[in-house]
Amino acid sequence: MKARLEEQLADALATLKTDGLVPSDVSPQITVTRTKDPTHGDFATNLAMQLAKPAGVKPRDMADALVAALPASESVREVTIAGPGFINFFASESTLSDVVRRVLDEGDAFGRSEVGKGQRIQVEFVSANPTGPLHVGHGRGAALGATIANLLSAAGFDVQREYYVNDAGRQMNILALSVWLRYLSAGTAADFAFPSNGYRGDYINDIAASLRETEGDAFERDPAAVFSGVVDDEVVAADGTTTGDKEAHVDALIERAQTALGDNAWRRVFDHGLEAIIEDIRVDLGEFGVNYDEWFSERSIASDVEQVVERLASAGHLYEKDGSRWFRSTAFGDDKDRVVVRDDGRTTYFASDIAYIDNKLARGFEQVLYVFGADHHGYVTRMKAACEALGHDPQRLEFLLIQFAILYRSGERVQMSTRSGSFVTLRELREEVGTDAARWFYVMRRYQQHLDFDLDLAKSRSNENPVYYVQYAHARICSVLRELGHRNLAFEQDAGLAALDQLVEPAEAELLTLLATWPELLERAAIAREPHQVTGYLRDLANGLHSYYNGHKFLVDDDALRQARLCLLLAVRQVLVNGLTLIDVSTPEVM
RNA sequence: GCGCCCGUAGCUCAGUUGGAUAGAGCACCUGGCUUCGAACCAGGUGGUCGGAGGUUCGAGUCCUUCCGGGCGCGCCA
Repeated sequence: MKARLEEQLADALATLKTDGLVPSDVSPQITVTRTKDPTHGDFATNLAMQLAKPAGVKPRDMADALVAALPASESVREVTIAGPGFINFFASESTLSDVVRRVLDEGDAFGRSEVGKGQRIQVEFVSANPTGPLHVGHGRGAALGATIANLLSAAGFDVQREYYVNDAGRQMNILALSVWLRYLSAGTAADFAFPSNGYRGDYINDIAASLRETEGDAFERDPAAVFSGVVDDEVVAADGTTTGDKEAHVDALIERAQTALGDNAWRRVFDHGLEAIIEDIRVDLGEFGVNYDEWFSERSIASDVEQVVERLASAGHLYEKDGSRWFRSTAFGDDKDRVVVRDDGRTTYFASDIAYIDNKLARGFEQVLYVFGADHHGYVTRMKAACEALGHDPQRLEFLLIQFAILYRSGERVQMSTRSGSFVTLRELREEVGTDAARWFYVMRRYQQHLDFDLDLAKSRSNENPVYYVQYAHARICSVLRELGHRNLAFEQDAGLAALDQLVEPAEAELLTLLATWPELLERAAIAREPHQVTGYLRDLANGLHSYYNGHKFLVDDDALRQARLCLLLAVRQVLVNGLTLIDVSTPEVM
């Protein structure tokens, strides 16, 4: 409809040009938008206002001329000129109600489109270090990433969902050490101080226990030998002074552990810890409705890092300073250059990132989305710089910086401290408020906006909770259909579709317009990567339904009217389902 | 100091490439269930869109600047 109006306006404009009313070199953007106010019709354009100045004519006169040049159309009931020079289009009733037929025909596919043209796009999200369970901060990235992937898929993109597993590096060594030390203490009740920089959560004990189950006491070593002579751990005295070095302490212990166990055994401890945590994360996310096509291992591209570094070197983007090799990212707008190879020859984390970028693009993704926490925004420039230096178009990388979620309970901010061990895990959140509410709340705000997550509100089974409000609309429709059966009445879709012209109430017109808007909204939300537009829309649609419900009977005596209204209800229910499915919120028939 | 994000009703937030009278939820006030589910609906109170300039037919939206808040500015991961 919109596109048709735009074509007709383009024709009208061409006519005015040949008539000499509009200079031929003027070619404004012709846009037709939906109106907010029903008194302005269904669609509007500002074309006359754009043309008025170059043509030297008053906007309203220009509008008159445009309207006169428009062809008659069956789908348009009336065209008016309003305000400073808007042209308003009123859709004919049959055009409005026709959407019901489309919704029922297309079903689950209603709203899906092909604007993505099958373009291959990767969405990488969460990618939390596998050193412990996910916490509530990861939850927002998970919900947003999953929903954005769903939106893109619905908009016709070929989407791949990926989790980047940081299974290399010092943090993983600390994890392996932590597991092994718990394993030791569990086996021998050996008395030694657990390093202050180790991972202390209960889950480490569980992993250690399962390690003992599968490996027996094969990894037992004498703790005294491991600890003897290592740098002292950090100790904070009562007066606040500190002694020792927790970083050096834990690094020394890692070396001792590797020596004591030997490479093979160390590797098995390491992998046991890694796999246990990855599995935990996988299950956790799965229960949250978040699934991946690929769990991509950082280790798997370790051997590519050197090659990528050499490529940068031969392209002239590297230089040596202080024994290290630097990437000249300032040449691409970064505010400082970045080290890629340390003076001891080891590559940096950033070097791995570059190899990963190259790997992604080599896999054929035309567009690559990184869903990052807002604290990562500093990486954006250097990542794009590296992308460009490798000879790729940096526009193919896209970074969504997700602002933090702050939990509130009883009006008080919930403190999340990893150190104190009192942080809230995603699993605990799901158990407390339920998956539906968690998914909804995480995506209901723009991702650029901090999220105040009110635990009490998310939990409440009351009118204050927006999740229930929308689900209730769905359940209500189901309830009407059940009642239909109780009264021994039948639903006849063809009869209803034939009687759609009976839907003339304002509440019905509003619902019809909302239904017709869904495909446009879905497309916009996908292109903008903004799931919150969907929750906002669903709220409006539910509101339209509730309002309709309170004002009108559906199971009326008039057969044609009853069938028509039931068709409308089914169409509304279908779109509620389509929308809620995108954000992975359930659609209960009874509540 | 530099960079990114944010600032809209008492609170939490929408506001579609710049459009018509700035919207919604919560809170507060009023009204609506003998008839398909009141987890609902209808109406009302409430705004210098952080401040000041600028761009234009038109600015919450774009530009400049200032103020306020969050985050980041490692050869860490």
